[in-house]
Amino acid sequence: MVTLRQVAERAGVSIKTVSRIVNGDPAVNAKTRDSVQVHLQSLNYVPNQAARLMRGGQSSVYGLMTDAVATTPYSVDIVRGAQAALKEQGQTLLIANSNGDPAQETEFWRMFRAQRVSGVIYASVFHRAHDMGHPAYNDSIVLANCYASAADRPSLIPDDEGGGYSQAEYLLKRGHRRIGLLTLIPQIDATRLRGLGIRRAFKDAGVAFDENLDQQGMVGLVHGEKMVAFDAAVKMLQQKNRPTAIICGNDAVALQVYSAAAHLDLHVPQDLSIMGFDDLKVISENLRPSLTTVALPYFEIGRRAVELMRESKNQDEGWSPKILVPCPLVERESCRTLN
Amino acid sequence: MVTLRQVAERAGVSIKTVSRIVNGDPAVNAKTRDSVQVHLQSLNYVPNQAARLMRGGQSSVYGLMTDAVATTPYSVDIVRGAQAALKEQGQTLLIANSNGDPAQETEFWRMFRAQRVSGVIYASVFHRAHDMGHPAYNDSIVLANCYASAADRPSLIPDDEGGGYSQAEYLLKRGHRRIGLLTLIPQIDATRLRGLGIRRAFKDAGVAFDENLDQQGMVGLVHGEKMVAFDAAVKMLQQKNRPTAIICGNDAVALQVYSAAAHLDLHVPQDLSIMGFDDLKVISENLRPSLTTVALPYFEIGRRAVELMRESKNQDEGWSPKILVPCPLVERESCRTLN
DNA sequence: TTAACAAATGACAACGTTGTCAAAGACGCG
DNA sequence: CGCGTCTTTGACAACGTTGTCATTTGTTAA
Repeated sequence: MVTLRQVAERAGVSIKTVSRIVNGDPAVNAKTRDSVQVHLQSLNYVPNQAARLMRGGQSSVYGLMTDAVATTPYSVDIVRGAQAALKEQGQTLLIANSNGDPAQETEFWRMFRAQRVSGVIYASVFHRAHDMGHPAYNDSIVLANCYASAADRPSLIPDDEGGGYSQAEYLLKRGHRRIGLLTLIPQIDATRLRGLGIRRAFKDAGVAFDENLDQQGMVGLVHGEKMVAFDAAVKMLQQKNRPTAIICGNDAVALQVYSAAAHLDLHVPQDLSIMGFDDLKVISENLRPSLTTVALPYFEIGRRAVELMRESKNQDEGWSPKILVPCPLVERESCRTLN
Repeated sequence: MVTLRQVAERAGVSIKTVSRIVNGDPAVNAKTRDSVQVHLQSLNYVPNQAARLMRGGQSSVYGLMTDAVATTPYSVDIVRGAQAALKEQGQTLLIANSNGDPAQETEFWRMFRAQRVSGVIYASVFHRAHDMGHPAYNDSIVLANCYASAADRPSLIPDDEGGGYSQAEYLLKRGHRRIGLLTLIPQIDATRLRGLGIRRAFKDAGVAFDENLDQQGMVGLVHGEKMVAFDAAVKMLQQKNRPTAIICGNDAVALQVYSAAAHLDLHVPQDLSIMGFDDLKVISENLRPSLTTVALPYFEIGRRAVELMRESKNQDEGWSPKILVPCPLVERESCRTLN
């Protein structure tokens, strides 16, 4: 590896002068600068970040810890968003995956500390409260897609209540009155909040919501979910007074509802309108008819998490907002307007 | 941050003794060790990796550069596999995303060098030749899901030819004779190799392959693909002598074939068997009937990439194998046996 | 011409760690 | 007791960088 010393020797100047040039210090003669630049190029000098960091600087590396996000198709966009924001300043992400194992997490907090990363984003696969205890890491931590139970960390979460409202509002405006729900498991916040939003939309529209049509598309406990949307949908659609539309807890649930419709020879959207959640493009864009759904703003959450992290470094303690990021409805072809 | 010096002062020993204890050097008295351990714990000492690295050691950080892998639902498993292999030794991944932009890549090679990462995995979203030129990085580089045109780097690629063979063989064994193909774009290796494998299976079974049934499920150029599988499938299934099974270029194509079948009131698998490729679980496991498909061994590729990287560090130059990783068939419910 | 000042450059220490080597103490043997 | 050997410990340098401060060189005003 080429060092400042080697460049300095070749150029016949002191180490410090080369250092100045590398760092764009204006206090250096133009002639000197040019002549040294040549050697920097020819030796292909790249500053040693480890040395810089040890000298006391800020690391250009940030951490991303997650229970599964980085490695799950669903929410990679958080990573993408964070990377996009970091790239502008030549910074990068060290990614760690705990799979939700607390022992692993402790390990990774140590690792982040050992690497002296400048800040950490803790991202969850799904929107929930997360108590991270007192991680062995004292720099800024931002929560993405989850929030601190103790409200002592800034966090970014999707506006699930608003998303639920959008789903129901969209269908109600198009004349649907009997609308079925196939929800995620009830233990998670997303389910509760969207349910609230949906009911608020019904209320605003002056339509009564039939609670019998509120069914689970998934069952089981957190991290041990089982998909049952197909069976639930078939059952719901075999009722004499079947719903004209079904709101799904996510796009995978919607996929099963498409399958259920096909099974019963019902056509989408003529016989049944389907609304998803997540906007997982590999599903929503490839289904035919393509899926109208509400997007989880993961990219935006990742991007803003980085901003928040940078800000909270300069901030005094005790200020930890919980920021709602809106979930835009993406209109495609799976919902029809009733006559 | 707690340093060796601080621990040493508290414990009343020299820095070096503490260093020895931290690194498990046996040449230290048991009593001393115990008394110092207490202070290490209470001060929560974590060694500064930057300092260690500067002292000349090996970095515990590896790099993963990709055109899009890390941030695309399709191949995150490469990341998961790599992380699993690294975790055992307390190592981690720095992840960079070039989006295929060469300028970005140059930038990232510099960054990896600046961070002194111990090795880099270059992963591609799809199986292809990749000419990386002469990156400004001299440590070991392993290619995942792509291979060096110049064959001067070790690489790991899926056995697409074998995967194609499995697809066709499975259906032929179950009595299918007219089998349609909806392929990926012809420009990529995967398409060509799987085509070869499929035809080899037909030949081995002594069945003639109808070339008219070889259609594209996607069109367009690399990085600008457009999905046309739905239309192609509808057309193919409206023929009087329609195929009894369709082999798809990936699971998203298969998803569109399900949609096409539903559109034509054909039932899967009674009226039509469908075979996917990739085993993208969010699709393959959630479809009803669930999708029989051939898995891309991305996790395994990621895992072995790390091993290969470690090995190639100790290896002499000029040794750069191209390793084929098998693609196992995952049997589910979408293919029936003909009477 | 000289003093005062600004610009350009360099010497040196420090960051936290570990390898090298030497010193100090403990122990056994003749 | 004196010697060699082994165990345990510590002093010191070095890794590559940058902040601090001093030195050298150049420039301006009196």
